[in-house]
Amino acid sequence: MTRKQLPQPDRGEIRVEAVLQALGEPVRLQIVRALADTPEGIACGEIELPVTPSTRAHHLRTLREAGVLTTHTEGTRRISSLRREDLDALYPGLLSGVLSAEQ
Amino acid sequence: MTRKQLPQPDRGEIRVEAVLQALGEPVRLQIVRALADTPEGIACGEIELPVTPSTRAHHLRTLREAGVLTTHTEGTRRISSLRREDLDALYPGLLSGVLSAEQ
DNA sequence: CGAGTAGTTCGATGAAGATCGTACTACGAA
DNA sequence: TTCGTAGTACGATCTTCATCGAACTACTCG
Repeated sequence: MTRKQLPQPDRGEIRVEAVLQALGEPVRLQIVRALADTPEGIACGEIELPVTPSTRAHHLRTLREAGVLTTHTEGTRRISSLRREDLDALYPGLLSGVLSAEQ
Repeated sequence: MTRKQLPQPDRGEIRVEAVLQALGEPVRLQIVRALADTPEGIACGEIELPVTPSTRAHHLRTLREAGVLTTHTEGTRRISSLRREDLDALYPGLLSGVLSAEQ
């Protein structure tokens, strides 16, 4: 069982435009909501989404490159979780404000 | 001197995806930052932007339709201001979080 | 090793949207 | 009512990006 962290921006490299653009897409917002409910992280495939696996991978990459989530491998699975600490430090209130919206 | 409010969504009609998508565009974020500095509102043309007037009008319309700002006419000018109260009520912390990002 | 599973990458496609120039509207001032 | 100004609407163009299927990688288990 190998464990590896996928490449992601450092906290200082996160740009607010990228974060907002990442969050502004319905499928990606759905992913973020799912991750917010499971702080321990979740395997990508376990989130129910109305898109194919390849599109799902695309959205997860977008979120990771924007700095919204972090992903590490656990065997063949990839576990993702919100970078809540980083986001709260950079943009206090943003994430909680977004999540407070009734979907 | 005539005064008229331009059409905009009610507070209940504002969708968080639209708000995030509107804020995720660099020029529009620049507009929002400028408006945040002048709570009394500002004429569109007075914001310095790297785009032509027609593109500026497009972005202002996008922000207004997303519910981010409100615009009323004063003679030939159009004064825009942030819908801070509505946004804070719907998504507490979102706006302040976004604005806290050092540009 | 071979088979199976989780997930990605690549290339193509179609839709959305940022941008611009031009023509237009609305208002105020002379 | 004519002129100038602020700003919009429209149509075209070009870019970005969400989506998919197919081929590929990486890992586990027998």
